[in-house]
Amino acid sequence: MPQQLANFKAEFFKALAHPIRIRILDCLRDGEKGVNELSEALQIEQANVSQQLAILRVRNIVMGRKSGSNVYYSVSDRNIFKLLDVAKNIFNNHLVGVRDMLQQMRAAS
Amino acid sequence: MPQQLANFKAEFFKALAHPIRIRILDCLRDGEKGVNELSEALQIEQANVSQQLAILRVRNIVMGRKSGSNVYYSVSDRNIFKLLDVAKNIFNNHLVGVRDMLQQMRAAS
DNA sequence: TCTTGACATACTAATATTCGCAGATTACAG
DNA sequence: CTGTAATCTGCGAATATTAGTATGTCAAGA
Repeated sequence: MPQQLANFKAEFFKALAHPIRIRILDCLRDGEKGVNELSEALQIEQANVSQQLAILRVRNIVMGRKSGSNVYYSVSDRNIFKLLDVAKNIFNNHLVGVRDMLQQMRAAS
Repeated sequence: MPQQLANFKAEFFKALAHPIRIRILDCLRDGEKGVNELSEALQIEQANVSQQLAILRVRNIVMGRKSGSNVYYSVSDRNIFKLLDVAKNIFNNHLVGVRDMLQQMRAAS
């Protein structure tokens, strides 16, 4: 693989590499949502949601549809969900730091 | 989705969010390889390769098999490749900052 | 034991990310 | 036009990541 393609793949994954952005995408599985709606559903400051949306927007992972004073966001390719599902499978195969996960869950309780 | 799962998914994607790590994984598509082999194939300093491998190892994305003084690495779940392929599909759909990509390619030439 | 080759780790400067806050922008109602 | 609600952007301090240099470890052969 050309090095340049690897760079852009990495950029793409980097766009997904943040809890809030993952949660936003999951929130968009059942259709488009407005910024306030997301902000409230995720209990995250609106400015923060907006910023994370901007990052997803730059990578063309989500797209915004303007309607009046609201902007409704949706994922631009349903393959994104497929990607998240494959990732979930990998998780279910106990591949991603199960020990750490349990540790952190214990620590949080 | 629980917030905690989102955290771990994000950690997982973060592990993939680096050009060298992507290239390492691609290099491992056709079976296990030693560290020097990777270092030479990718033209990257051994210490750097080793460090990136360590990150992939912590996330259980790759695993090392020790044989004498050599360590042979391989991906621990072929779903990883599936994931990379889905990502490539998304690219082919022109979804990931095509403009930026062209810009950077122009800048590099 | 001494050496060499294969990896791993520690430390560090440069760089990038994160996220809250404040202010700017935009669209619609009145 | 003015007010207001929805959203976006710029700034900055705290934090994290990157990638080099140097060093450490470990296994096998002379």
